[in-house]
Amino acid sequence: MNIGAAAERSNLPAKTIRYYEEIALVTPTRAANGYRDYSDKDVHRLRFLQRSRSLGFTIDECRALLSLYDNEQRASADVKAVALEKIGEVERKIAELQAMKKVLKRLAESCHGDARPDCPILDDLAGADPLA
Amino acid sequence: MNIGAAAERSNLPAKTIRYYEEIALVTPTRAANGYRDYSDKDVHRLRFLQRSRSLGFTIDECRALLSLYDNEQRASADVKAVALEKIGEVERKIAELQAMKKVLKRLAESCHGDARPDCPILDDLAGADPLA
DNA sequence: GTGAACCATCCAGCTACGGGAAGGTCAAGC
DNA sequence: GCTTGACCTTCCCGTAGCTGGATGGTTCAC
Repeated sequence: MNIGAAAERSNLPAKTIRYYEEIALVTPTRAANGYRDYSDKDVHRLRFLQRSRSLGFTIDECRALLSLYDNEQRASADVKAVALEKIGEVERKIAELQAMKKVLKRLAESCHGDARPDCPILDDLAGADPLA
Repeated sequence: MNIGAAAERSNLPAKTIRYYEEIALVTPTRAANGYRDYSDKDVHRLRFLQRSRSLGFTIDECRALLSLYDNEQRASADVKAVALEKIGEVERKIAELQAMKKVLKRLAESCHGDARPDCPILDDLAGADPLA
């Protein structure tokens, strides 16, 4: 099948699929006219990538996961370790964002938000001493 | 003061400070020897940038905030609007990460994680139909 | 046969810097 | 006066993961 159909079935833009080929993640055959020809297996890999990426795995991690997927001798513990590591990363990122949100909310609440120029938000941004 | 001292006082790497000059955020004068010479006001702007960036504002948003900071006719409502919009973004990002985390946890918990190859995590990644 | 919809390659750009090379400057110590 | 080391300068490349656009070939329906 052509790239357009593969895009539709994997829910990935054609541009992205070509990029994945460039970095050797999915390598379809070529038809006589030069068009990429995707097998069902290729589409499977594309879906795998779409799903993994949407769960926050980097391209390199997706590569590792695909390699585990291809390896019938894999230990499920190896896959689980990758997932657990990612959970940790996601949790750290959430914590970081929550800290930011907390400060932003405090600042926003302290600002009367009218036509006057005085603003505690700007005061904070300008005045915070990073070494304090 | 030289860039090293400015870096220390703003808690920003010298590389970043040069970059900020390149994109016209902070433009120090030059000493006779060609070295950048930062005034206290420059350092103030650098700190402002450091703080804003750490709260999640993009460079363009920082530029807008600095412009409000410079404008004595500003309305604090404009600053507050920027902050509220950012809070919304941060909240959306947190929600997205929490959704990812939820799925990852479910997958990790479903995987026995031993030496055997069968793995519900890979099954999910491979089998999820993005159009379903 | 012709126009739209598809496909191809290649090049450039995005964010927000960081690394590293090649070389100029300055202050301390001998 | 000379060296040494810590600074400073510019310049160019690389990162992640694509996306947009230019230019041109292919296919299919009408």
